[in-house]
Amino acid sequence: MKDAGPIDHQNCGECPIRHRAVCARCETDELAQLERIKYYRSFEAGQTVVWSGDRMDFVASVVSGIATLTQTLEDGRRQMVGLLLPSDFVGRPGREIAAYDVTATTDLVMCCFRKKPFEEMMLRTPHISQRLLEMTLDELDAAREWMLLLGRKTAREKIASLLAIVARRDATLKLRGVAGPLEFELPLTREAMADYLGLTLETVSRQISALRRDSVISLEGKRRVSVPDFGRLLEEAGDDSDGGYLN
Amino acid sequence: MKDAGPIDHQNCGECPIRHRAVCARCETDELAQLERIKYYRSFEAGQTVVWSGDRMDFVASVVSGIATLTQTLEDGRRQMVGLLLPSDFVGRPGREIAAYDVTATTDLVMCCFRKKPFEEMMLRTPHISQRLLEMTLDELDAAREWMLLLGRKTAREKIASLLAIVARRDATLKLRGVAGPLEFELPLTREAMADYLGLTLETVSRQISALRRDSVISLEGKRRVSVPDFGRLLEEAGDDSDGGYLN
DNA sequence: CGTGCCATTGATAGGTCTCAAATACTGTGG
DNA sequence: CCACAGTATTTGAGACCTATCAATGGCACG
Repeated sequence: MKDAGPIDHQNCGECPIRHRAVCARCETDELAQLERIKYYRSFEAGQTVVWSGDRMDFVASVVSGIATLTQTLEDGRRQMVGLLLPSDFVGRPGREIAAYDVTATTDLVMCCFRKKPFEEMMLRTPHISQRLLEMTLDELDAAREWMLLLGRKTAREKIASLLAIVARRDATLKLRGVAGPLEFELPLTREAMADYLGLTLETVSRQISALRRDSVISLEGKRRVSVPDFGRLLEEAGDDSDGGYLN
Repeated sequence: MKDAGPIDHQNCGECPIRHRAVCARCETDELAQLERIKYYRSFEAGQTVVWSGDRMDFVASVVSGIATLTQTLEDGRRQMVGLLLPSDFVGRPGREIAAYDVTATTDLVMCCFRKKPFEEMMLRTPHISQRLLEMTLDELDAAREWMLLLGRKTAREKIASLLAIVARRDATLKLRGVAGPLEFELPLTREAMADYLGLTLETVSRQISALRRDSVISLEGKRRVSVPDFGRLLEEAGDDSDGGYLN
């Protein structure tokens, strides 16, 4: 397990997350300032980015790959509390110590900003704090949606909800509607799904098998899922019929 | 159930939440601007402030009392996703439609700002967006703490956690440490506790009885709780020994 | 062709929910 | 001040869902 280390400097103008990340609203001169305090780091799937309780002297954007935030109880019970996709922000300005474990679940590239300069820049660059506020409010909404799932949904509904979210995001990326059959890759292991959903991995496995038996989904290999009828999946998820248009 | 209606105009300088609310960092002239777009509303315990899906043309600070944010599944299952105490902020700048039900669980006074002018003021008043960002990040941390509770804690641990949080907040308000015996009022019904914790009210009742049997707490009436040994309560909550110093 | 990780499946135990009834409390009107 | 109605809370019995413990299967990689 080695840190893949810093990679070559890259121009913000060509950055794939340029229009969605914390820098989305920045002007050219503001980007130039950011470029002076940024550096890239890469991680391999499975590596830990930071441990909860460790000092963290940067904040960062996910450029590519998937990372997770998890919390752990003394006896080892774990709960994922955030799923970080490209353009999502990691770290809290004003906080020295990481509050969560951050782990790369796939190969991961992050655009890191040295914290001190970033904080100073925030004070004089409303474009950054405005965008960060917007992103944080979105995350809060997502967290609250997740609280409903954790507190009130059955195991079957939890699985269906997770599949619906991944399917929807995948359809968005591919610029296709959610009508008609969908097919996508599940970027999480059964264990990670369990940590996300507040279940055991055995229950996750059983419910996926059940959804397959009932023809709500079908699998090719362990990770590739296809959904013949997205409306059916949403019903199984137990949400309102609109299925969370707020995201 | 009547809306107690607007109350007399009040000076921001004398406001009890002046130093903790969204206006905390505002200068005198900024307060003057806020005063022009604010109005007070009072609600009686049990009243609904807004329904999820309704148009919401204001944002607000809780001045006194307690309100809750809840989400509901089609079949009626409910999950509380936020507990709003004095100084907490309600509503999302940039959003027209309320995403959650907001309910007064005690008599409640809110300081409301007309949304449009508030949004415009945010654009030219960094003190407001900075403070709002900070508050939103705090809420996100609290939501994630709650996700751990909902996903991984037992019923007994959930109850103990809730009691610990209320006890800690009460001790803070009274400017006393958490050493020695604590006594406080529970501002929630069993049903509201159940909605908060992702349990049924019967399970809440049983676990409170169990904690009493085991001398972790004692009750006077239904709502007044005393905790002889706070450390013991924290152990029951299953948290790290520090018990969430981050809040 | 092992080795190790990930996933599936089975049997059983245990925790929480559901349904039901009794009890305590609050506020109201006589 | 008391009786009553309505709400909140407690307690019980049983069912159901998910966790736990255990074994097996499948796939990638050396």
